[in-house]
Amino acid sequence: MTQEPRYRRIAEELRKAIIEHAYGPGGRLPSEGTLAEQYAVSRGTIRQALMLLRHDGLVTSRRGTRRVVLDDAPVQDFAQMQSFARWARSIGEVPGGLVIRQGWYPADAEEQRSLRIGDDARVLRVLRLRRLSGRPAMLERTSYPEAVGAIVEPLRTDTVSVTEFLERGGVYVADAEHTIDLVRADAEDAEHLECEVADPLLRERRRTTDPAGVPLEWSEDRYLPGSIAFVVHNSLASTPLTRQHMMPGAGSDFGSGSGSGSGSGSES
Amino acid sequence: MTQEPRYRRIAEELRKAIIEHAYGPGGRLPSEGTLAEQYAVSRGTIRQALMLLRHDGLVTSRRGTRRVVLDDAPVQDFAQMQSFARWARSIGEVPGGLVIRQGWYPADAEEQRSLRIGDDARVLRVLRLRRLSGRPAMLERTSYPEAVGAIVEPLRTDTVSVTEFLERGGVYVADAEHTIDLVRADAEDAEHLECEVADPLLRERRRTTDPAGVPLEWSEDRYLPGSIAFVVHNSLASTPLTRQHMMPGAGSDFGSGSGSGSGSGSES
DNA sequence: AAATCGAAGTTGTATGGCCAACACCTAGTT
DNA sequence: AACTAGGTGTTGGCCATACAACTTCGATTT
Repeated sequence: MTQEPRYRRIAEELRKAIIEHAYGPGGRLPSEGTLAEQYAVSRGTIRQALMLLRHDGLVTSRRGTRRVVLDDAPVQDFAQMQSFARWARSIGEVPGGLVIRQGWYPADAEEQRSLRIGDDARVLRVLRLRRLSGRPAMLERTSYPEAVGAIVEPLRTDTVSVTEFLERGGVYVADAEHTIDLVRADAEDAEHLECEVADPLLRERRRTTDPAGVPLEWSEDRYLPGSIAFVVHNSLASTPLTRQHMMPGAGSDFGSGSGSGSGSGSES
Repeated sequence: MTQEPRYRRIAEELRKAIIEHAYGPGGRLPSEGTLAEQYAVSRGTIRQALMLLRHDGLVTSRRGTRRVVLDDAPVQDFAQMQSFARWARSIGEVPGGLVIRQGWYPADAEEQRSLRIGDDARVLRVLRLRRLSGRPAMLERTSYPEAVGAIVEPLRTDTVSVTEFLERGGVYVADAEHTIDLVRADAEDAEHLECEVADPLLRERRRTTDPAGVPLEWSEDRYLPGSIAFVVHNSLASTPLTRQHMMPGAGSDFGSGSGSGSGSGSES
């Protein structure tokens, strides 16, 4: 049983209190000293907890005055961004997942780079359709390196949450990098998402790594627009969001129509 | 002259060293103790500096082993995400900005909510076309509350960087929340971005606030696809990225074609 | 009435210390 | 050769303290 550290448990208690409007919105949190007494910990531990809330944009933090609760507080944790199934459940929808195609292939150039593996390595490519309460929502093309693929491969094709299974298998995700842009549906997208070829889709390319920085997963997800948006909070305290400039044609399938890119599952 | 705290200056030095590949990629940083000696500060100060780099995804951080430098290190700071002009210059493009229309209007419902102002308040709406080295790249519809608008209003219509001007005026941005999704170009978008009506565009809605949590700016930016992407890093240490579910029609202009939404500048 | 000053309260920066948890390597054992 | 145990190095968690920088508000002065 791994014990959660104190500052994280305190942060969760405070987060819950904020969400239940115990202080605000616009209200002020108790001072660090007061909270330290209440929880019987040192001020440093309280500060660690409050730092978490600050990074998520739940409270302000400035010298001289007590912290102010912000409204529109995003109410998700790392796990919910990591797992489609968990996210779906948190918004009251029923997540569905179905593997359309799956198999081992030699890693292509992009997979070698993204997963940081050699040119003789092979990857498990999985094409999955994700549903929200029955309706197609997202098509997911994921590549796993050898070690992770071995865990994922035997899963039933209708396994809803791969992430939760991997956790039980001892695979822990520590970091993720997401690149969000826009592409047009290729024939495969159109077929499974039940839209027209060349319809615009919201694309999220994602690489997740373990605590040591070793890549665990490389995925390209294509969302039907109109029902999903991505929300990012950044601040002086941490700047996780950046713009990226792309040379025309490089890395983007936009405008090419047929989708030459990066995909898994194009093979028979 | 406000002095930057020590841990920030150390973080910048380390960041620069990492970017110049002094350690890696894949290399290991010196231990906290070693760095503390080198910089003649305590271990706690070094830890604060390293925390910044960790949040930005430049290094790993796990118990028992020294920090590992990650590749694909994003190389931007808060200011560059905040300012189109600064970002453009950082990628070697020449930023252009032109105010197409500007004026004071009574705040509509969305502006009142986003800027947290009363229903009798007025806002300065600015419609701006942003260019990258001459080519249209983004159309920006921004609303400023009274106090900020008064500073922005007298600016020349071809002022390239509003953000940099606001800083000199004593307006400091501390937090920003971005919502990214997909919309179709309306007539106005098409005219200025030189695309067709109903062409898909990448939309970023953004609200920025000052250190006290007071909204400074509410903006809806529409990017021509194909040349830009948004990159987000999140981790167990901080989770700034979340998915958002939208009820069909609510908040999204997608599919409606004409663009009923939220915009400034629809008036003559 | 308005401006100035100062005290109290609060968060930010920095120091120093202690132990636990974990990774990594080595020497010894099996 | 493979496994085991232990020692060393390193980061995570937590504590206690001190002062600096800043906000806020009330009292005093102008």
